[in-house]
Amino acid sequence: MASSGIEARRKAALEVGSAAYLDRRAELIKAAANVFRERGHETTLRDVADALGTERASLYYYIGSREELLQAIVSEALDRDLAAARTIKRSKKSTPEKIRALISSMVLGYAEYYPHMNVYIEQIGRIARQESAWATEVIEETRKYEELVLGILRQGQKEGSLRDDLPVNVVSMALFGTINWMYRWYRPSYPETPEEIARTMAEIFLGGFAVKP
Amino acid sequence: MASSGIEARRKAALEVGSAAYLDRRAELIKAAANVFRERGHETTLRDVADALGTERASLYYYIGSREELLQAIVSEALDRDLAAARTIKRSKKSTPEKIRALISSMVLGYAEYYPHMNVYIEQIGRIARQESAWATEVIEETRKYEELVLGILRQGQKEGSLRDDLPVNVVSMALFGTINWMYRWYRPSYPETPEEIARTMAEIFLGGFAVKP
DNA sequence: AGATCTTTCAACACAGGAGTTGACAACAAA
DNA sequence: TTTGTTGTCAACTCCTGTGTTGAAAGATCT
Repeated sequence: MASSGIEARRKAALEVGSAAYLDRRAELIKAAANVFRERGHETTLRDVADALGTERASLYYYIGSREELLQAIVSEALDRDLAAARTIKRSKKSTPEKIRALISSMVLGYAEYYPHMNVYIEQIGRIARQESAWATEVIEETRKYEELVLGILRQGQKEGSLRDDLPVNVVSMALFGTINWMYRWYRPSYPETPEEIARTMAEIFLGGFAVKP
Repeated sequence: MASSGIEARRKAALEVGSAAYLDRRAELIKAAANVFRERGHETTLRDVADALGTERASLYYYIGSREELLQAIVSEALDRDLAAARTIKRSKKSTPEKIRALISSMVLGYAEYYPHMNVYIEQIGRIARQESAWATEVIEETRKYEELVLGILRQGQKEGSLRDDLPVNVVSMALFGTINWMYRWYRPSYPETPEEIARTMAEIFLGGFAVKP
């Protein structure tokens, strides 16, 4: 076999899937997530290589393209998020409790999956403009997620545990905004713990910030 | 004078400031704002020129660089936003009423300054990574804005009109998130009016979404 | 009409980033 | 020791986007 043809060699290595190879690959993705989080979409593969202390060309032994790298990061974040939400939907809690659990799950997931989640939120707008099969699927999944939350809110209105004098589509956007905006300010070093952040958001969303008369 | 040296000629035209020139320049910025809103940071000057039905090189008669164009868009949005907030702070309303007014002002400003605001929010993260004098100032202004809101919230806690069992820094981020997230979903064609959106957000933030016992 | 200013544009130079090639060192296996 | 495999890298090619040049049409004034 030729010594080069890096693409073929990458695919072969991925096929075989030795632990060492996969570990290194995962390490690369994680490092890349951090760099992307820091530098945003202007990040170059040179930045990523530098962060890993390696050469730009070496990256191609593990990933096919810059875009593929971004996809790996985003997919990890999305999968995790969706799985958590589905579990909650199926649970037997009351609607307000479901919302509380949902907020908790999203905020904690955010903190745990910190750089990935950040990149996901920051990239999703750009992804929506693409038309690759992958992009279409990510958008579809995101839409499903929103639909799921909307379903919970409607259910609450129907059964009378949530106010029905407010348009549910706007309310759901307000909820997503509260949480997703974290990508702008949350850092692992933030003074409040993720638990405290989740509690605060749930309290406001469900009970409001004004003192009750 | 040489027929070229477009930079000098641009500066001269800007200096003289004929209405026709400034109008055309403003038109360019507005069109650019729309394109940037649509295509995000990947927008090329070619896209902008196409939207205007002109040639890429012609743009340089009105703006010095792509970055300068972006700055013009962002500055317009920021100036307007800050002015509105200051007026409210000085007003004589009660704290909860101030918050209601603030939310209203932000949401309505958002709708009115639609593409500019969108670009501002989308670019601010990138701007924060730059170190030009201009970038530093924008970040500083943004910080002041946040400080202003924080001040209102603290005042409310002190006087007892707002709950003081929640960390005010997280609360303020939740509030900003609710509103700023609009850049992801608000379009002029959105079914609910800006007034209705503002009312909904204020109701939730102040009173909560759960039905009172 | 002739001179002059305003606005546009085709063509170019330049820079930087993505992805590829072909080899090479290190280590393992035979 | 020879052979093969794994991971790395210097040196390309190719492409795309920015900003500049020099000139040429249109508009305006005299």
